Amino acid sequence: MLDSKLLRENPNIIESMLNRRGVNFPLGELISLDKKRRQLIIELQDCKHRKNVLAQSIAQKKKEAKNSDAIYNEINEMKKLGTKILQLEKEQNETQTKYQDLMMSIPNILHDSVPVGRSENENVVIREYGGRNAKTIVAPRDHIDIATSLDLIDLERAAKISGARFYFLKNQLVKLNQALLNFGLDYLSNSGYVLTHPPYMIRREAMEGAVILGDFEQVIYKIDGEDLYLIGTSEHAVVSMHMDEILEGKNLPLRYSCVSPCFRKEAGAHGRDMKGIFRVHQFEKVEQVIFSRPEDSWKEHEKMLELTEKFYEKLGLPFRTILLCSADVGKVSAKTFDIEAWFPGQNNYRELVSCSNCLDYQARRLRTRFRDSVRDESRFVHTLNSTLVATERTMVSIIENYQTDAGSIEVPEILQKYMGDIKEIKLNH
RNA sequence: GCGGGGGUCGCCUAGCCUGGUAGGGCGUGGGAUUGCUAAUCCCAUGUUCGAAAGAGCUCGUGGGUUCGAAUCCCACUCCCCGCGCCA
Repeated sequence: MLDSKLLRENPNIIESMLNRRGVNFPLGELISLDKKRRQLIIELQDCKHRKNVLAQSIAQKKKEAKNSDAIYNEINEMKKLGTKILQLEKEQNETQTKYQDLMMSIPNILHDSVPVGRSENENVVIREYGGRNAKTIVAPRDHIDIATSLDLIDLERAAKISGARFYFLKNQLVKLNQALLNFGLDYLSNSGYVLTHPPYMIRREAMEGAVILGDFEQVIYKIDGEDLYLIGTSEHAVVSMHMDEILEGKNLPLRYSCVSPCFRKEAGAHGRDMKGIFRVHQFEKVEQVIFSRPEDSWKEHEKMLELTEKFYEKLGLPFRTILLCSADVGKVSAKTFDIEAWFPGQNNYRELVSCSNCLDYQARRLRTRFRDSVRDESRFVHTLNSTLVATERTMVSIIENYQTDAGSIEVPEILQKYMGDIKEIKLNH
């Protein structure tokens, strides 16, 4: 959610953001709703003020046991006022609800450095890393082919019991998955992050803080009959962890690593990446969430990106870092970098990591503030999040980049100690 | 699931029985005093509307009773303790 001051004082900033993102939004309607809302508030306040004056006067007269005529008149006026207030409140509530719904759905402001573009094709590559240089593999096979022939996945039986976009991992792939998670957690823990393992289900109120309402139907699973939603990423749980809190300024930044399964409906991706374990309803991920002071968030953003890039260098995967253009940046984010690995089986770069600075957008929805002892006031924190490693997708990349002519998969060196020093995954291993 | 206890301003707590402006402590900021520190004292310390003066709202949430609700009634919710069930 944006600061309502921006709406009143600088609507042009919002308008230019909407233009850059190419988003249709009834900004004019929102502005007039805001005006109406404030007028009603003033009118209501006047009534309530009168009510308070009367209540006090009645209390005083009762105490002094004065004659009942004057009290009777005042009580009468109170009764009438009550009706009027009820009416005004009803009108005010309606206006407020409409206003709130619109406010909650305005996308975040974009950072100046975000390039303007109309589609993901206009994202900008800012760095490349060669890794194993797997582009040189002759006639690469895709991960489904390789993993199936090595008895590492079972997609048919998963489809039988759960449907499309589910999978069984088998044998060494189960271990590779754990190895990536363990390596990821060690990596962040050694970088000063606090380890967390969040709830997999959270209430609507918390989810609304992290996610735009429109995304609920597209991506989020709901538990039937309960006010609980399956997290689409541990970011949802961890970023809302400090909902309704005022943090100590001296404790910032708070850097959390989080590990959890992620559940996604993928309702908007019909037909895309249907095969294998590249795009699935359930996957594991180590995530990073940072709460920072506003003035530090851009520095933290760069730092987090750098840390994450180094992780993929250690894995030896070929990747490129891209800066998302205005059309591709998610609504809650002000600036997003993606890290895309090279997938020989798809002959393409595909997203592994999304690294975003959300400024105070989520914090405002979640009412997460910090006490600034310098300015003696509470201000909203900035929240940032980034994938460290989404294991299923990363395994696809490892399988395809580390495939050998003999049909086996080499284990990236850094992961070997997490897999009992196995150097290669072969059939029946 | 059953029984009991609880949710009050950043934190802790009083008030609830007996309805009439939510009080105190801690922390934080500012000031006073003092060789320094400490201690002491004073003021401030949520949020909304307002240019300001000022006013409104805020006692877990939502209803109800009442001229008036932190306080009485109902429902819901979350936390704690015990019992039951359970990996």
